[in-house]
Amino acid sequence: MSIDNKTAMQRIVMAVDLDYFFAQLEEIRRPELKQRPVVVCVFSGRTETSGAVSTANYVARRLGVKSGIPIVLAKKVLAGHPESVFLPVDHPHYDTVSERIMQILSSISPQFEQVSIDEAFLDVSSTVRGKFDAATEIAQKLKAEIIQEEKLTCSIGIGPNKLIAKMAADHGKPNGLFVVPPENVGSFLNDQPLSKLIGIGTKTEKKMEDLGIKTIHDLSKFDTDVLAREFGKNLGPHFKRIAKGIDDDPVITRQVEQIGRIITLKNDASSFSFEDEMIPLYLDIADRLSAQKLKAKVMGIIVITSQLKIKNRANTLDIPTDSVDIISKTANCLFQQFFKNDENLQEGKIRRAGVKVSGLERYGEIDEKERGKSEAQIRTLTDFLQTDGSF
DNA sequence: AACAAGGGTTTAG
DNA sequence: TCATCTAAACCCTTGTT
Repeated sequence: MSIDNKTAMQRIVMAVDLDYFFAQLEEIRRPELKQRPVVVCVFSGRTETSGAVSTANYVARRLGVKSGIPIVLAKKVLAGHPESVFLPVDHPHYDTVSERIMQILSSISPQFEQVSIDEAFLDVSSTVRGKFDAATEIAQKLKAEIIQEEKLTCSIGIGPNKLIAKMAADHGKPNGLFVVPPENVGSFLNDQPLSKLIGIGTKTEKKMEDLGIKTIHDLSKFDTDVLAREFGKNLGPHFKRIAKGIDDDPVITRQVEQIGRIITLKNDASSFSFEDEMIPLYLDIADRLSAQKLKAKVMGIIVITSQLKIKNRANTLDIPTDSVDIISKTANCLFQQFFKNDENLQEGKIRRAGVKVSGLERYGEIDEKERGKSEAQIRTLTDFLQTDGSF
């Protein structure tokens, strides 16, 4: 009997999540806010209070303020707390600090994946040679370093894959460090409600409940075919796998696939009367494309009705572009078409509008699809020359 | 049958 | 008038090759 010395090392993934990031940054700017409810808001500019809550500190959260609720509602909830502060988002500042922290994180392991402005995964398997204790030590040092450098607390989860690491980080929030070694995955999952599984939101949870799936354990035992029928051939089986704690998704630096901007219009529109309001969006998208050395092949518009129904219209260009001129002409054309022939207008007016580009290509790099197309074109030409082309 | 494009849904932070 | 903004993954339908 030979010992298999090629046995894969135990994968160890770390999820790092900065606690109530925007609100914590505001607390650092003004430490006297720490004891008071802090609500960071996206004001739409329509009225004094229209808009939504981006993030709130835990003082405000304990009183019932949650991400995404209307600002007006948050004000009602905090009516009895005149010491509350409502601040507008300051993205440039948040971006700057985020960048510095991501720098620290990416120095821990080359296998680094930034998921959002305040979240990242690290695969430390080889760094710690599969030892969870060593990974835990790294996490402790990391937390200390982030406090040292930026005065910020974060929550770290450690697990055998991204899913478990992320759920562990959530579990320890705020200022947590929670470790789930492989042998504890089962009990860790079974102790939690279905809604804590990453990727299962309110709609999916409700649908599962209707199917009689009430716990993560129920889901892990449920008929795969029924899941595939109800949630799709990929998503259904995926849900079952994550309920068992199985997740092979690698920690990889992802590349940007779409760039978009959307705004709330000054007034609801029933015709394309907001061309001027779109100009800054076009400029911004063009800027962001060229800053990342990207060109886009697909140009799209997004329209949100006064009933908050989302509509998309898009078309594909012959040649990828980063030109403001082409972006604005194409988008304006799509808006015109939308208002011209869409009976959707009967559903109501337009509240918000935006632009989105995708089908992104880096300069000098031939996209796989394009390469395929060129080859097909060459073959066609060759065939032509060999048959009809010869005489 | 395989693939592209367009449009919708859900999730997450 | 309660209701932001960005981005990804997936699903479905329709039309081409």
